[in-house]
Amino acid sequence: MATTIKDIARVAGVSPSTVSRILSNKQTLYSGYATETITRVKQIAEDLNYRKNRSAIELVTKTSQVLGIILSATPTNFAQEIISGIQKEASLHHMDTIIAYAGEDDDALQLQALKTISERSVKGILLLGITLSPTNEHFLRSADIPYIFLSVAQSEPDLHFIASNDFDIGYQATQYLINHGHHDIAFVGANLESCVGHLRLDGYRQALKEHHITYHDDYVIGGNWLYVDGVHAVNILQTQVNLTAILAGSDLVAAGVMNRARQLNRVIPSDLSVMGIDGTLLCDVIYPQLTSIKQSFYEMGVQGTKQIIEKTHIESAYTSISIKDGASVTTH
Amino acid sequence: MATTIKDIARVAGVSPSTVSRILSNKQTLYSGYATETITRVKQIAEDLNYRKNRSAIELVTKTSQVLGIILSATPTNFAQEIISGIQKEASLHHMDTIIAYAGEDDDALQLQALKTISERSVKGILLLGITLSPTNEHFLRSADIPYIFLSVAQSEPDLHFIASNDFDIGYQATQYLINHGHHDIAFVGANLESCVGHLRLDGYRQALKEHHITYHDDYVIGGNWLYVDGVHAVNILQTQVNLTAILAGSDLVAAGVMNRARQLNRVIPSDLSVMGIDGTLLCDVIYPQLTSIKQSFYEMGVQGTKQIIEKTHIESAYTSISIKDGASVTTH
DNA sequence: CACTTTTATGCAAACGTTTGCAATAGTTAT
DNA sequence: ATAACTATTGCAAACGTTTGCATAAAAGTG
Repeated sequence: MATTIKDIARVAGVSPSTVSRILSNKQTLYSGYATETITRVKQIAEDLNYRKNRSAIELVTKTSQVLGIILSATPTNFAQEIISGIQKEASLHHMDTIIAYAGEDDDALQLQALKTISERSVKGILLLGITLSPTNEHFLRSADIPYIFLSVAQSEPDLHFIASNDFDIGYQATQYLINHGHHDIAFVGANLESCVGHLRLDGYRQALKEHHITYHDDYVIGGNWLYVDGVHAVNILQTQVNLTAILAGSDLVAAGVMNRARQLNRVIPSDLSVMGIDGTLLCDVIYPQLTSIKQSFYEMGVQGTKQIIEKTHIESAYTSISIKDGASVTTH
Repeated sequence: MATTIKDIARVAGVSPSTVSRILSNKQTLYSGYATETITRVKQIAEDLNYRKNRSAIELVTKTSQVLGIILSATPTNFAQEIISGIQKEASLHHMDTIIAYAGEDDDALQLQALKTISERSVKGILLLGITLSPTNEHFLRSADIPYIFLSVAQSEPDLHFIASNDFDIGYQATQYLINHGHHDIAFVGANLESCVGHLRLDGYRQALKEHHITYHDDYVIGGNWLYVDGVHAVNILQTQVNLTAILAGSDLVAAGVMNRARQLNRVIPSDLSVMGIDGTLLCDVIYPQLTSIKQSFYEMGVQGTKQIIEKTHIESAYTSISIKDGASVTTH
């Protein structure tokens, strides 16, 4: 029913190949087509409401202008930033993106997403905030499509990634608090079963160690990066009278900490300093503004996309982190 | 290079059609294939690492399992909720989604996105928070693909949408504030050039009118739904000594209002009541918790997707709104 | 004028599937 | 034993493009 290249050819009185070449601006061996033909064909194409059939094109050319993105089911605010970066870079190269959602830790859903993406002839796959199960890891490798992980570092050396150095994040945040005179610092809300959480905790411990502060088990309370985890942590930490600062696993956790602390009549930052991680927009929106370790999410998207598109050797890299100053930390 | 159905056929010693039918679980006229054949073919497919070629399938079947989503460039927090709804419903029907970003008010980008989507044989198009220019509107219609607008109502009767009733939002929010004893109520941060902003303003005015409160031009300050618009509005409204409540165009605006008001030593809600619109997660995260008009974003996504997939007659609908209670409004 | 070169276009194969229609070989019923 | 099924499989066309090669006409060149 829809107009095809042949329809145009018939109306214009030329061959399909002519139409094809004109419509995709391809010059033939010597020069090109007669300008008259070109304008006529283009005009007819427009009149007939012609739309390219991407499936046909992809079938014959065996390539596509599509990037696959695989996301963990819950698209957090920072995933959004990464996607923005991807989009920006992709559109620069006239590429489309297709997005598939994998569950948080659901192998079957992960595989589903991988299949979905790999069945379309995508130019590459960007995996956001995901760690694959061994089986799925194997599936990804055998698909023979360039891929890169974003935002979470991978341990296998051939699984390249662009992410922040999470050890550094924990280390620098803690260092910052110590430099502001804090000594009793809690670390809360991170998912300690995850690689990311583990690394950040390691960084935290290292910073303490370098300043000869004894690590205190009671000061570490796990969670899952959520608002409620911050609330929960404060509830538990109520009894810790010496505590002067809390390092939250994410900005969201920090918000929970701040609100719960306020309910308990603690003033921030004079009674309690709070520091977040991520440096999302949330920092500016809550009160007092949150001091946080800012990650370069947008940059991760851009860099990852670049690596895929430019087909240079794909390799792992850490993006920079920086301190985003707010008003939630004070000198003690 | 990649394995095709023919490769499998050769190895298995059967015809490509057999492989095709087995791999897509299609039964033939009478019963099916021999179980032995079925298991053998499936095994070989797996061994050979076979991946379907979607382009080929879409070409021959002339349909696809793909939904197109067109987004305004800045994916706000609520767009995320809508997308979640779409994803949920889509995956229920084993459909994929492809996302294209159109600029905020950039006709060329809009067209680009429309082309991108319509060239792939998508089952339908979901347009999020977008109003098309007349030309692009025409392009969309002529593509002959089912479409539906989400989250922003359209005036043309054949452009079906699922959205909140924005007049109602303005009306009910204002009503709520009036019922809480407020009389001098500002309306700030909405984009008054947009249809949505206009409707909400109308609702606001209607509520005032019904309670015989004179509409006050100085109480309305436009913006673009952003945090800074809230800050800006409070700066201007400083001089209005009678003001006891502010209705913000969005939750983000409300956050700006609250923070700026606090800087000016106003206590919320005792000195100033603030109400938001959208009912996003932000409401729970900021302090005090924000009272807001909650929109059913997730539901919009689900409903829109359902309409497209189930191919029933597509029609416009309003989703429900409700009051999300916080602590930012007090009785005056 | 007889060539060579240039310009403008067409032919036909190929991409990897799906699917309507046949076809073959057993099996039953008459 | 013949007809009538039934179960299992294969043939070949079609989907809408792209693209290497061929061709025909026109324009230069000596």
